[in-house]
Amino acid sequence: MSEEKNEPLDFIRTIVSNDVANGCKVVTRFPPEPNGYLHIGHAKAICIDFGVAREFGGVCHLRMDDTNPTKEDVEYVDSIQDDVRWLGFDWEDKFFYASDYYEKLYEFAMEIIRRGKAFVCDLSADEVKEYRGNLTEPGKESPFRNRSIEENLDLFERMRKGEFPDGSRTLRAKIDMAHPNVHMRDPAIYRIRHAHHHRTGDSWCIYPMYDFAHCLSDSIEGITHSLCTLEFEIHRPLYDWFIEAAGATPHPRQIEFSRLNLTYTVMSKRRLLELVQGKHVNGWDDPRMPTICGLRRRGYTPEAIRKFCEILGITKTNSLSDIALLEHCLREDLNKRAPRVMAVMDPLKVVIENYPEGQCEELEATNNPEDPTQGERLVPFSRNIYIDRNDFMEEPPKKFFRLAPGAEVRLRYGYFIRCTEVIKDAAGNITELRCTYDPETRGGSAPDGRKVKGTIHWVSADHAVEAEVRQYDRLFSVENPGAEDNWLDCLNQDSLEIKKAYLEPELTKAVPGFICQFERQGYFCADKDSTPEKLIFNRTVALRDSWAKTQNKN
RNA sequence: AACCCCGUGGUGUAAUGGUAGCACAAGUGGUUUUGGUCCACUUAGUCUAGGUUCGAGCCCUGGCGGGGUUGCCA
Repeated sequence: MSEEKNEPLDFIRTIVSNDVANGCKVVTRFPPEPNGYLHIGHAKAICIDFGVAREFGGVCHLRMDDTNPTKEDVEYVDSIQDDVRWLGFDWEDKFFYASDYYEKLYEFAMEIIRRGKAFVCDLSADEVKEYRGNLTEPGKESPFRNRSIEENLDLFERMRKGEFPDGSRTLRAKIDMAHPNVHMRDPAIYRIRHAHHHRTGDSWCIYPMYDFAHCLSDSIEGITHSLCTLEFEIHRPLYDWFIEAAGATPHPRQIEFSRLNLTYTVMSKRRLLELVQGKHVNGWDDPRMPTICGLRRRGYTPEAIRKFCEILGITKTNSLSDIALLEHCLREDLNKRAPRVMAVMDPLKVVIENYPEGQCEELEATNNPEDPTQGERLVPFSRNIYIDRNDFMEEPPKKFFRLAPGAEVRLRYGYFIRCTEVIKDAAGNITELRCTYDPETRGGSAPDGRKVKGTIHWVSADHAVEAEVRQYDRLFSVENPGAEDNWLDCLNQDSLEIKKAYLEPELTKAVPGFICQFERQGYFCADKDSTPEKLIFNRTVALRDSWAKTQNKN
């Protein structure tokens, strides 16, 4: 039952809700073809398929739509299950393959032939294409269209036995060669493929087409609502035709919604594959990829992705969603849960001249100001520290609240320091800062009540651990690369910047997948290849930066 | 070109014949030991022309615009 009474329902939930009110028990399904990795567009579909089922007290099946042995592979079957599970959904024992139904589908085909609604056609693929006509002109009927039922039955059985070579014959539906919907012009039901199937091996040499196998698989599983994306809308009349022609029950209802498109990325399997094969990214789980495994490696959480899909809503409108919304959902989630630590990416050495040489103290730092239950930790402080280079300006503009000659700032959870001297090399580059600290300001507040406007992060140079940090930016430099002819030319050449960083020693303990906030910078996730000896962090998403914004305006 | 689908602020959506609302983005201010978070405020919308109606974003007709479809892929 839909729990939020006053929340408006999307059009699909409205339909399902009415059906439930009429006594319908909801069964949906997520039916990927195991020929590639899932991406965030699939996540939307998964959230809809599993979400609708759960909300209305039903179940959602996970079914591998494996009807084309030449394109599919077990490699993908596992990754698909991992990704759906990681997203937080459970199919219980309802895990199926379309190939489970090959025998039943064959029987359905025989039934359609017996009803005189299908025939074996000897036309070649090219001939079929010629006979089909085009969008404005009707097609013409195959010369084999009027074979007797007996002959069709015989031929189809012999197709199954392997008596004919690939492509020599097909089983076709007998519908209407003049139909304005070209999918209704006697579409193929079975084709001959002497190919090894990843599950059925060599037991079949004929394989059912999607339109036929999909609707009947839905019926076999008792699917009530077959939810899919808009490009299948025009297939629906054929979907309904097959169910009727085969005499299959129940008759699932197909409802279509628009796919997810995201700014600054591409979503089609073909393009994603091209990015991987062309080495424009480092594999399917490259953190810049919109694949589920890529997002996971980057540090995205299932909660953030689900929230995003929820906010998106469901419509039939073609749309291009702003990736900023996804990032908003991510930050909102991570802000609540990610512990804070300090890390310096572009180090500038600071020597605190009045701090005793060799002394070290442990300063108490809050792990997450948004969540007191995360407690505190101790951060070592010493005479030599690193700060971020862009937290210092020799000639600061107005409203620059960070460190500058003569200026005072607070070191986060540390002391107030004041810059007394700027040291440069022969080329004029700043190599080091000399500062003094106020011993009275330990922890970050002054007993005399004086305020500082700026607080900057730091690490003790004597205690810091090194790490490789991979800073990711959007993969493409244009909003809708998929719309460009030369979409690969739109790749953002600076989508990955690798840096050496200095971190609090605490981070040595970070295990792969650990997500934290580097204060004032962003959320970072320990990469799967990270080890205590060689720490690697991926930048999941940067913090919002209103200072950068005001600067860009000038 | 034929058929099908879709047009609401910049973006994603709500309003199911009765006050066009929400979120993101953008902007302004406040709070702040993260220039983060949080809070307040501002900007900005029904593709178009008719029709039905007391009343139309919603219903009808035409136009315009966008998408999908012409695999023995899914």
